[in-house]
Amino acid sequence: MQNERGVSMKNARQAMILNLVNEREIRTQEELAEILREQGVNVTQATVSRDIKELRLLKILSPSGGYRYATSEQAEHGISERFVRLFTDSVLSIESAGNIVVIRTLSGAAAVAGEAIDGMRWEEILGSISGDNTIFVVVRTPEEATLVVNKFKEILH
Amino acid sequence: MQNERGVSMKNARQAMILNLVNEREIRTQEELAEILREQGVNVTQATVSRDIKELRLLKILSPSGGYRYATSEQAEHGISERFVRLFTDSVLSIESAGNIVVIRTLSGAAAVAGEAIDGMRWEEILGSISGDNTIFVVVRTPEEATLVVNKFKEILH
DNA sequence: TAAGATATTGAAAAAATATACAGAATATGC
DNA sequence: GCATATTCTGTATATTTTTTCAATATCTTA
Repeated sequence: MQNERGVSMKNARQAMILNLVNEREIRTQEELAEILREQGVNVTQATVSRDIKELRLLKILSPSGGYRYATSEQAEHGISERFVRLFTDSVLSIESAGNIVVIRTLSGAAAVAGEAIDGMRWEEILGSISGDNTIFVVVRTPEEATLVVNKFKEILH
Repeated sequence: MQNERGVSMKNARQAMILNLVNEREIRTQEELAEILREQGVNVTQATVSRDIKELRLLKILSPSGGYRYATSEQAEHGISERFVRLFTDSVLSIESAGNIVVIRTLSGAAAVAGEAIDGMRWEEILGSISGDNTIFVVVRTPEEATLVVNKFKEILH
């Protein structure tokens, strides 16, 4: 099925979907399908599911607490936020001693925060170990330790 | 429910989940719940759903074509890949003339590629318009146009 | 153009995920 | 400690998403 200019329905529809996801808060595939139908694109939820897969759209947690669809670019914005939230929520202090950065967290929160640190894959960080409320982050030199402390503190503002 | 060290079940479990999602290809919440149960953490899919929400894990398309869960850090890796794939798949040529970059694509692919370009939010780019198989990208100066052409070409290798 | 191959789609079903509710566990204030 | 408030969780269910299957539609190539 094509229109007179040789633009396939599928491509046009997927472009519309990208637009919609950018402009509005799309919560479900059915909602998206309905909007498309309102705009004259007759489509079912099943097709929308396939489009979302092809476009690699993501279902992310919106600030309002519910799920919504987003492009990976939109999601990227939120990525750093996760760290910030995690850190501001759980980290109590950050200091360095020698080539070790010591991070103290709320009881029980170290493991999750440590995972997040590992996930960041900062070049300076050789590795980290998390206990219950303490994380040791090993870097190469005391200078790097100071640097990393500052980087962490910047995240916390 | 707490263990003797005051580490809540929830935190420990969520740390395990982050680990698992990093280490293995977790395709469904039920699969994740089963692995946790194997490891002695008695948990249902419902709780895993809540954990995934709190941890802001994402369900992404894995290279193998199926869905899997991932941390946003893992997903980030894939983000640039989306552009590369999109571009290499659809872009035929990139040239500049004056302060306009002209990108030619396969028929019907311009709209989606144009969306992606808009999504990148490069500083140099004032705006873009997509037709069926052509995208005009407007930048400030001819010099910037050359620069942007090169940036695009780098993406394509 | 016609035959065969490929791609796209909807309907229905299956699978997966999110949540309402109620009870249990934990924390808090006295 | 006791009473109350809050958090956490499982069960059951509602909702949402994915996929199977069959029917078109589109593309390719002779």
